[in-house]
Amino acid sequence: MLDKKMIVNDRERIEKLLKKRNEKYCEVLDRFIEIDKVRRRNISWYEELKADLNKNSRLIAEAKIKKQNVDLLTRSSKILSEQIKKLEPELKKLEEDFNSNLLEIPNIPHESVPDGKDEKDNLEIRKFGEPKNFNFEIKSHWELGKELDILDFERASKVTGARFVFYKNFGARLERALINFMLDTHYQAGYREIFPPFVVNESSMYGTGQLPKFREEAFKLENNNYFLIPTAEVPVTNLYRNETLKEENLPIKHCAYSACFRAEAGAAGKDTRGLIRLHQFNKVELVKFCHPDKSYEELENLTLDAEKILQLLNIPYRVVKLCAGDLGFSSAMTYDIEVWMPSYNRYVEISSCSNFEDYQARRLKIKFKSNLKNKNDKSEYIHTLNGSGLAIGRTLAAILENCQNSAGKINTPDILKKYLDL
RNA sequence: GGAGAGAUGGCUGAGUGGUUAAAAGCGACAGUCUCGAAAACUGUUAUACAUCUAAAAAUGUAUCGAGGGUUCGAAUCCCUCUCUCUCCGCCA
Repeated sequence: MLDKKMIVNDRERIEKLLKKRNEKYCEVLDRFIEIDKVRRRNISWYEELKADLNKNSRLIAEAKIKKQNVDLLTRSSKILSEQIKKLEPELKKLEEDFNSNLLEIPNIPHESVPDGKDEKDNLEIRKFGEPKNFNFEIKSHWELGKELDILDFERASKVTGARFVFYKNFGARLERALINFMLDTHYQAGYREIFPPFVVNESSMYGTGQLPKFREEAFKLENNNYFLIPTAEVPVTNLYRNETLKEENLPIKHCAYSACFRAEAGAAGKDTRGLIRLHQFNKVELVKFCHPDKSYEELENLTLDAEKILQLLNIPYRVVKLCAGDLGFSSAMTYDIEVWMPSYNRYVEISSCSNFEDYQARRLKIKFKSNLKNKNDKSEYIHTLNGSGLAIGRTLAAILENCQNSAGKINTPDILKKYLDL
């Protein structure tokens, strides 16, 4: 959520930057300004009436003490009160429109974000390793998974449905090894580990922006207002919702493993095979809360921390900077880490590292100040960042494919051996 | 799942229909004193929105867990919901 005052006062700049994302946001912006005008006018009327009513009530109180007659005052108050009640639903509706409109305005891209429409315009920043030349016919990870009896999609669709998987034997152990390896690595880099609930309430989903826009992508529990989390970002970022943090504790860095659940009904037909697009997958997430002056520096570090995993596994990848058109709704700047996937013969997204600046924080009401007990000290919104560090399933797929040998077996990366040796 | 108790400012905690944004205490901040500190004393001490401003100030409105209702007027009365605590049951 953007600062409403900034939108009104600095409209031209905002419009120009939003246009970089998509022309359609001009309309959204126009509508917002229009609603805001009407809204303010109504607030003024309402508050004037309220002020009169409050004054009358005070007069009645005084008159009663003096034992004077209050009929006249009561009558005029009654009229005021009726007028106010008439105005209330109108104002409420306006306020709702205003807020939902505000939520439809995406974050403004950072000035360094390249122009562009979609992923084709993303900017390659750096590369690690080179795609390996195999001197034999390579297999996809789902073929390897079946042959080695470590991934079972058929039975998963019997037991649950399409786009679920059973990891078995070495596959299950490798998945678990990767989770531990990533958490350990990030812990050493100073991330404090969180094991969050995998189920959150509606407010949390609004807080990080999954609602209201992306309702159809979430799994909702039937017997109450809880949702399965689509990413650990949701519970971990909401950890500090409605809180003011101490400046000296910044940056707060968390890493968290969670299972992630995504309905993504619209994505049917895309990446239908293998581990790339499932309704349930595992992920280790990195989340940072930091001082506004430091957030871009922290974004660089966060991306490097995520990259380190692939470096240690020695799997080729590249980092791209998303162009304005491909940028996520709440993000001001995003680096995607894309891992080399031999069966696709291209790079596949495995992590998305974003700086949301104060866009999430404003919605979540997360602020900071230097001294929590000093009331003269003004609080400010913090900046939030997050990135996958990494998606486990896709990492496992990348290992299977990049580390396969001519015998159809897997040469497990050395760094994982201590997690797999009994 | 059953029974009960509760939710008030940074914290503790008063307040059961009327000048109550809310007593008191603690804390924090500023000042006096001091070479400095402590103590003591004095003062200050929420947020959001709107109006008006270049800005501040000022004024108004809202906020006592959330949402509705009664009333001229609600922290206070009524209803619904959420959460916390205690006891019991059930579990991992």
